[in-house]
Amino acid sequence: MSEEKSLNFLEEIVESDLATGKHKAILTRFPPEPNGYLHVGHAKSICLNFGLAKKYNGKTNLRFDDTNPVTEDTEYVDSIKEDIHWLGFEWENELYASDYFEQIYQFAVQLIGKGLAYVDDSSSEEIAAQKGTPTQAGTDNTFRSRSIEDNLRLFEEMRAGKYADGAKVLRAKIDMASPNMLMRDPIIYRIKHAHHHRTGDNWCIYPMYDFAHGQSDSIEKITHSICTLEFIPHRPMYEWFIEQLGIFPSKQYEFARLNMTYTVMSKRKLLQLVNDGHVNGWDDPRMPTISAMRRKGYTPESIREFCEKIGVARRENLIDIGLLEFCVREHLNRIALRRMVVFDPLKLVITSYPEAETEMFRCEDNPENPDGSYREVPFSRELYIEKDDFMEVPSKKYFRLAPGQMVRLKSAYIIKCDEVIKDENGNITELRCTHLPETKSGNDTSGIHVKGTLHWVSVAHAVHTELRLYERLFKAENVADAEGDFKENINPDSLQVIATAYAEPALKTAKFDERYQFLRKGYFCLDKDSNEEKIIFNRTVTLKDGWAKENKKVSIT
RNA sequence: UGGGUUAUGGUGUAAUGGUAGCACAACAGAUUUUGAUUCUGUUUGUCUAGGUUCGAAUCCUAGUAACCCAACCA
Repeated sequence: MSEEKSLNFLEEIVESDLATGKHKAILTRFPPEPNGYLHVGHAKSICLNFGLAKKYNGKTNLRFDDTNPVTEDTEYVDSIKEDIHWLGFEWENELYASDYFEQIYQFAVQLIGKGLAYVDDSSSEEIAAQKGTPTQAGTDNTFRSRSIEDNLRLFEEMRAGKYADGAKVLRAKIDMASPNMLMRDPIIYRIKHAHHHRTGDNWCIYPMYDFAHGQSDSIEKITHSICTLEFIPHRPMYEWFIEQLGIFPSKQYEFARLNMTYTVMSKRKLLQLVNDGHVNGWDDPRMPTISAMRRKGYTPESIREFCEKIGVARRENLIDIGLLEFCVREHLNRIALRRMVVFDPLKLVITSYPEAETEMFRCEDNPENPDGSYREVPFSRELYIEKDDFMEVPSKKYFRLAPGQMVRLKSAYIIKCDEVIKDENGNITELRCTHLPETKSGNDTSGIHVKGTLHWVSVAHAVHTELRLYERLFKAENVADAEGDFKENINPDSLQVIATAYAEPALKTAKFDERYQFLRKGYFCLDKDSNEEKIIFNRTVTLKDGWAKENKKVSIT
C-alpha cells in the first residue's frame, strides 16, 4: 500500500509531454549568472531542475548565463560548481552562454535580414522616454525605419568596435504599442568594451538576457526551461525570438521563488552584506548561501529534504525558517556523534569521590543509531557543569540541581548537592556534592529515579574550545516588508562567541566531515578557522528547547 | 483609467464536480540516563457575494486583495 505522492504542476507537464510523445526524453538546465554565490533559493531551483530530470530519466545542463562581463567572474563560476556538486547533483554538460556568442550574433544578423531588428542611435534616456508607460503606448523613432542594408552595416561596425559604449544598440522590431512593456522593441545587443572572463577581448558587443537565454536553451535543445515568476512577461519574447528564428522550440515554465522568514534572498542584498562588512564573507555561517550553510554544518541531505518539503507552485510564499531547522535537526539527530561540552562552567566537587581517582565511562555515540559505537569519557572528583543547571532557589518544575536535590550526571552517577560555596560578593563559585556509588551508570541497583540528567566535563581532562553561536541575521520576520532599509533590521546579536568552552577529550580529535551533538545544547561542526592551538566549533542549530518554553510560561504566571 | 500572475488553517502544500488531506508550527499527554529523540491525541482553513448542480475549493458571473512589468541587469 504505497501512498502516491501527488505531483507538482511541472511534474504533471513533464508526464504529459512524455505520455503524448511530445518529448522522448527531457533536458533541463540550471542557468546561474556567475556574479554571486548560490543561496538556498538557488538550491530550490537546483533540486527542481536536476530532480525533475533525474525523476524522469532526463538530463540537466549547467549553463552559466555570462552575458554581462562587467559583473561576472570566475571566482563565482568555481563556487557555483562546488555548491552544486556538494548538494549532490551532476550535470550533463558544463556550458556557457558565451560559447554561443558567434551563433547568437548570427541570429541577430538573421533577424536584421528579415527586417525584424534595427540599430538605434538613441541615448538610454531617449529610449526610456519613447518606451511610454504601462498605461501609455510607446512611440516609434526614426531609426526604426532604417534600411536592412544600413542595419547590417551598422551592426557589423558595432561588432568591429567602431562605436563607444552606449552609442548604439540593436533592438528587435516588435511593437512599440504592446501592452507588455517588454515587447516594445527590446534591446537585444549593447556595446560594452569590457573584458569577459571567458572570451577575453573578442567581443565588444554582448547580447541581452532575452536574446541569449532562449537561444541558448534552443541550441542545447532544452525541453523544459524552468525559471521564476518574474520572467512571465518575458515569455512572449522568448517565444517570439524562437519562432522568428525558426529554431528548436524550448518552452519556458515559471515557478515561485523561495522566500524565507528572517532572511534576505537577493544577490544584490547579500553582496551588500558582504561588501559592507555586516558579515565576514559569502560563507559567513549567518548567510543563506550554500557555502555558508555548508560551513555552518548543514548537510546536503537536509537541504534537499527541505526543498522537497516546501513544494513547487506558482504563488508567492514565505517559508518559515523553522522548517529548514527542522530538516537539519531531523538528519543530524540520526548521524551526529553525541559529545559533552560545558559552555558556561560552574565547578562541582564530589566530596565523596577519591581525589586521585579517574574512572572511564563508556558513552554511546548516538542512541538513535545503535551500532554499539561509543567513546570513553573520563570522570573525576572535580567537574564542570553548566551554570544554569543549578538554581539555589529552584522555581516550580525545575528539576535540575538545587541544594539538597539529586540529579544524574549523564552516563555516570546520581549526585546530591550538599553545599553552595560563594565568594565575598555572594556569587556562586562552587558546588559540593556527594555521589551515590550504587547508581553507577549501567549498574544502577539503587532504584532511585531522578528527573534531571546533566552533562558534565572533568576539569582535569577538559579540552578548551571556542564556540560560535549563530542566531538569525535579521530581527524582522518578513525582511522585505519591514520598515526602512533592510540593513536596519540586522540582528546585532546574530553571532555570539564563547571564547572558552570545556569539552570532553574525544573532541580533541574532531574531524571536519563529522557532525556532533553537544548534549542538551545543539548540533555543532568543526569550523575551518580551527588550527593546532585552537579548536573552533560552529553551532549548526540548537536542540529544541522544551524547558525554555516551559520556563517562559512559569515566569509569566 | 494598461498588461500579466496568484488566492485553501499561523506557514507551506494536496484534493483535477463526490469524506478538505499531509508537513512544519502551536497545544495536551505518554516514554526518556539529552526538558532532545520517539509515540498518542487536539485546535485551526477553501478571499467575498451571487449563480449552476443531487453535490462546488474545483464550473459560471461580479467584486476584493497581493505580487510582477517602464536596467544598455539576469
